[in-house]
Amino acid sequence: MDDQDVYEPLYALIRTIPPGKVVTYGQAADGVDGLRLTARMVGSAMRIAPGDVPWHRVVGAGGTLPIGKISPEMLLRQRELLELEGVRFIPGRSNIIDMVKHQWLG
DNA sequence: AGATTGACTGCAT
DNA sequence: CATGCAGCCAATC
Repeated sequence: MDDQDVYEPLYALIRTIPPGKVVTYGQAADGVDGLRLTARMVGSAMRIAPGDVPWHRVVGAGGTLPIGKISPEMLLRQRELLELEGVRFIPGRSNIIDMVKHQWLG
């Protein structure tokens, strides 16, 4: 057995998110089975997430990006990656995603 | 081993 | 819309 991170089930869930879709931290935490994760745990897990995890598809509640909580370079990268996948942002709210269209129902 | 922190969320003020 | 507080639990000091 590998000494997998306790977040392995979480990473597995994130990897199942299709392109153009996003989930909120709380949704991801609640969607993981076998762990008692909270939204904060998800965020912390993303920071240490392996390179094969599309962490950019995880956003804050309501489609907000975690501005000010992470390095600005990562924020720009996340927004860029999402745009490349066809995610639409709300005009005038350049950091808010149109969750009505892009929130992954799991 | 105890205290602090943290990619969060929701409600109250 | 800004600010504050409680809840959550692993990681870090």
